[in-house]
Amino acid sequence: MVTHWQIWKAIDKLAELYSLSVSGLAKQAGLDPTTFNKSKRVLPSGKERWPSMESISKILEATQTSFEDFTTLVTGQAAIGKESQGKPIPVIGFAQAGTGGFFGDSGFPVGAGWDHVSFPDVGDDNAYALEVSGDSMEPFYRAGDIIVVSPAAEVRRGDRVVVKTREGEVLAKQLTRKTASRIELHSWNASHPDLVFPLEEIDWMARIVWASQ
Amino acid sequence: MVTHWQIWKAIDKLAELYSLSVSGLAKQAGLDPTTFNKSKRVLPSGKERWPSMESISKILEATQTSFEDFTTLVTGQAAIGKESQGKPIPVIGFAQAGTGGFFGDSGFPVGAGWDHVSFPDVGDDNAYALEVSGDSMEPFYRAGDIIVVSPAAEVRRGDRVVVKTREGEVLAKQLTRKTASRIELHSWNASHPDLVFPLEEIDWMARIVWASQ
DNA sequence: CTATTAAGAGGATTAATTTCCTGTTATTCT
DNA sequence: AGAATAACAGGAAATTAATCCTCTTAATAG
Repeated sequence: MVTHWQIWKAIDKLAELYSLSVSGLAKQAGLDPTTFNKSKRVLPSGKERWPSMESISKILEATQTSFEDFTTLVTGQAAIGKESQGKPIPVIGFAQAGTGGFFGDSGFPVGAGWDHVSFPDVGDDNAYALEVSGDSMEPFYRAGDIIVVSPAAEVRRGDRVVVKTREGEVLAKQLTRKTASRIELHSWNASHPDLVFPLEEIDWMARIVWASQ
Repeated sequence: MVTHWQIWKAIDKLAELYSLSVSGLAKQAGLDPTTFNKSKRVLPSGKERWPSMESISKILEATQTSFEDFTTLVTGQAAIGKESQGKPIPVIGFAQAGTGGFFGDSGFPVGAGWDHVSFPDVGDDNAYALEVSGDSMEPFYRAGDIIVVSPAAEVRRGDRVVVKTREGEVLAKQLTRKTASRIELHSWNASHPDLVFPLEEIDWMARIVWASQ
């Protein structure tokens, strides 16, 4: 929760941190100097006036302040959650991914054989990358493309997903439908048919979150 | 720093956390159900619309979410948006990119108006990101997707590119052919025709190197 | 001390966000 | 399968935030 005064006090504190008045801060942010006037924070009617997120964005940009640091000013305490660092995530080729020993039962990367590439945190410690080979995923993904997969991301219809079958195949397709008993996958490539699998034939399915082009 | 789409994604995430749609979240917060419609996040003019801090306050109140937790949703999004490895790169909406003043003569981002997000080094100090709106780039890119563009990357046939015309239009297409006098671009969407431009009608063309999914 | 500039009060105007509204599509319930 | 309800697109109207403006007070420079 956040109150009207907490936001305005945070703006005041931000100005102070940079040795500015609030009209100076507004000017530096490209806003009118009177935008943050104290006299405009509560209207004659008693209604509290709240700045827009755009104005907040502009003052953070002008002072090179992160949103977490602004939160510290708002709440007066350190923002929770450490700043995630970009970290190495495992990468392997699609051609290898289907063979044994690279994925645990729930679709997380295990074992040796994985290379690592650096990628910013996608909010999932188990994220990994796959390198595309062959033409079965054209025109979306072509040989040499890297896709980043997040097992933790929620999967919905229309999403592009990686699916591992019980037979050991690893596929990238678009999920067109998921019912209680089966999934339907659209192949982007007319040379390859659309697929339907009963859920019991699927080991796991995970959403693709980034792709190189 | 905080970007337009980070705020909107955080609102989407908050709804998801409470098993709500964004119209359900708005209603629960005492706002109009259409307040957070995706169709209202970018205006027809290309202007990005930002919610007020009052609306943010109301949704946090309605879900008993702290401002720190909201900050985690804002910053703990997909890799883009984290201050991590790699450097901040400029990001702007496609809808705005075509209007004046955002690109220099050679296709490098210039001027005010750009937000910044962090992305691993793509080997190009002038790399930037564009946020997709509308449906003209489907099925490859959908509204809300982020694409990362590298002016320094070599462009070859078959690559996905961003092109700026002399008329001021910014397009993402696939380069099918480049001759000494013209380029041919394939539209992935049958509702939009393939295009041919004489080179003199093109300000610049740059390769897309990453895309969120 | 005086002149100049910055800050800020507060009203009017403009621009932006939210609400209201109609309609279509999707989802849920029976 | 059909009915009811929710979600959401998107335009118009209402409300709210920012800008423009005039003026007074405070701070700074000379």
